[in-house]
Amino acid sequence: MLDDMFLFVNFRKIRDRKGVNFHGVEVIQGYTVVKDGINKWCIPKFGKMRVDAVIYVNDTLKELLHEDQSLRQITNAATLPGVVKPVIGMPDIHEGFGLPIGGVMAIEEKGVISAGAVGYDINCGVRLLRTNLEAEYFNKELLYKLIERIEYYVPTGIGKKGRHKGITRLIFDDVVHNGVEAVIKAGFGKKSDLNFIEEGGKLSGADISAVSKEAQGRGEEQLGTLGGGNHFIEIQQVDSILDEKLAERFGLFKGQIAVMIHTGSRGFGHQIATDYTKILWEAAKKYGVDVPEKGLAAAPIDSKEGKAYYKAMAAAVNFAFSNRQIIMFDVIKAFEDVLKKSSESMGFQLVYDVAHNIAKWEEHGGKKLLVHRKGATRALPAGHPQNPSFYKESGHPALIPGSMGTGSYVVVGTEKAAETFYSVNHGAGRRLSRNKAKKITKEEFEKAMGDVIYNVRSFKDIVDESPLAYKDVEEVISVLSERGITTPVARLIPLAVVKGAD
DNA sequence: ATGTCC
Repeated sequence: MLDDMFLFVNFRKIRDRKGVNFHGVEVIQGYTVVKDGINKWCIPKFGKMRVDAVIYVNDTLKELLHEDQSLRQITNAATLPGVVKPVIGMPDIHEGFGLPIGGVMAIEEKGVISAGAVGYDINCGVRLLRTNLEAEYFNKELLYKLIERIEYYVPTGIGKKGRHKGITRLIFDDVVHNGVEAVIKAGFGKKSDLNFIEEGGKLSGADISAVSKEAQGRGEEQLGTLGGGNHFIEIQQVDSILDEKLAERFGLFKGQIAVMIHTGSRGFGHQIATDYTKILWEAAKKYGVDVPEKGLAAAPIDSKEGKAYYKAMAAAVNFAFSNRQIIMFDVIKAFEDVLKKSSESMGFQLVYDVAHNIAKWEEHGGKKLLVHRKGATRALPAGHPQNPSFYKESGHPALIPGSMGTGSYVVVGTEKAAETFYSVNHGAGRRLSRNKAKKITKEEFEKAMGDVIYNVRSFKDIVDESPLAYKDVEEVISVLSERGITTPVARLIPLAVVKGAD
């Protein structure tokens, strides 16, 4: 179908010469973009592009593409060796380093691997916990107590070290090689939690010998810390159930208290990404890979440098899953302290944990592909063999957080998601760059936050995380659901949020 | 995102 686009574009040129406007073709940032059905637009390959690029947007979100360089970035990615069609931009797409945030790039075995196409925060991701607690009993006083206690247990903000650094230093090697199982053995959570984490909490192939001493030093002491920026711990209320059957399977009900944790691999992954962007940039020259911009620095998957990046990336992936596991343990402890109830009696249960910055080997259309997802979440449909056993029949929950003042969603991928390599968006997506967002006033910020409680003392530390700096999450969610790629299951709204500002 | 420029 996408191959037909060439004919279509040529046809359009002919029509244009005759002065006839053709609905469904636009020029954005110098790229000809052709409509390809509901909420899907295609940039047919041209020049050095090996494959088409596609973006999933509605008319409103499409307008935002005029404001950044994300189309240049997905078309650049489409020039890399081994890339499989199409390179994809999700509805929350915005400019990043190399590949845009909201980008999916699948590469065949003889192609290249790119650190910039995974991102600086390797295995940044989201974890959702459910409870049997009813939100109606959570007044402001209680919520303040809870976020205060959560902050007591979970260090937040840039450069913070973990409260458990004594233990984590000792198990660090085990953690990077074996993932969450290692932290569970050390007492953080229960064995069955592994059934509710993407990849069972462990991406195989990790090797600490591929990680610089500098990265190791930063990582050892940072397990169990939240970080800053868009990372958060949120006490949420299930606001609406959008699919009864799936919600029941996921243990979600209207009015329920849930907790969402959004964080990644901290300084550990950041250092690995920094190290390997440099290494892969040099390697690209050595192997003659034509890399269009430094952020897409890439080397053959098979090369020494490519293999080393995968080993180091997997180490950071395992670190981040484990980081969220320890934070979950500490959050539950905070609830136990404040509510004076046991975790069991509050019904705490991990719903799922998804990565949204990762490269993984997967099978698509009978081919083994290295799927780079950067600000994109895997969403396997019902019946897909890669689902964890508990969610085999339903498809696993894909978690999509909104901004700090707005709703978050639980969705499931459908069979139609095969066209995105079973990927969906990862959030609302930035609308304003951090610099532009600094211009938001305190009044505007507070109005946008409404009744949501938050921990931050200094407005200027958090202003760039304002809901106003993000796209409308409802709009973003509707793009893929209207196309039939996702089934929305539940909408959650924030009651109180812990952010990582000092 | 990030010991936000060794």
